[in-house]
Amino acid sequence: MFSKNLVAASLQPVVLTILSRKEAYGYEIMQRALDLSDGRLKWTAGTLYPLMHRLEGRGLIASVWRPSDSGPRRKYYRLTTKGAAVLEADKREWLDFHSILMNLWGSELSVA
Amino acid sequence: MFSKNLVAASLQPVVLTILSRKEAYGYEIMQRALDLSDGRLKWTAGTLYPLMHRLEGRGLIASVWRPSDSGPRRKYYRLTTKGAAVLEADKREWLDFHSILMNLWGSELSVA
DNA sequence: GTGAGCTATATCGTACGGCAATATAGCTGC
DNA sequence: GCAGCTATATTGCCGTACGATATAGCTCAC
Repeated sequence: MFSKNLVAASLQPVVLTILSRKEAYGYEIMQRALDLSDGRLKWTAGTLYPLMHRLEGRGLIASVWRPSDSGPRRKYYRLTTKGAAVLEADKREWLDFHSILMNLWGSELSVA
Repeated sequence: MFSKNLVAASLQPVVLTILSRKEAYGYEIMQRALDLSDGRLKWTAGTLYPLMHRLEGRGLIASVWRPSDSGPRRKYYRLTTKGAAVLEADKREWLDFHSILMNLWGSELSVA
């Protein structure tokens, strides 16, 4: 599992990226993250749902309720135009930061 | 400037990396981070000093007071054996996480 | 000699966010 | 009926970045 801080830094970009592919509901997003990361991005409901509410409050995503034919109803989220722009900014920020770290660690990277 | 979450995720590895080169005092570490990042890692005293205390409390760094011939005395920090091990783990964690993100973003990376 | 400005460390208060725990509810299979 | 999965929501605790504030030594200008 990843450290709390790293999780915090990556939650928003990962969720926005998943939604940039196609709309999805909360529980589905958790499973997708789990799949896409070989089981290492294991979020809980107490992490995900408040995050979705914050993202919606900031206008980065929008939601609609839809019934399910095999269980409780689902709240589907889609990426807004603003959300897509923020995702691009997040990517750039991550890559910028990563290049600083790579520059710092340089050839010392003995990590196999 | 980088987001609060990204700063939180990177503070410990960056400080430990700086100290892995040679011992340094708090104020110096702030300046080194600023230099090493082309001015983008701009930490404040309210961020750095509590962090140094936490790292020392966890046994990752150790400190000694030394007088300065040109100003107030300085508290010099050095990396402990435990700190060096944690730094290696942090690096691995960062690289692991980065590879997940790169896999997620794949060829979509239009970020110039 | 005093006051501005840099060096150097420390702490308090606020705001935010991850996450465990808890609650609710629909569906399936035993 | 009850265990277990699906699906969403909220509360409470803890950790932490960071602005604000305090303290103090040094240097240089006036």
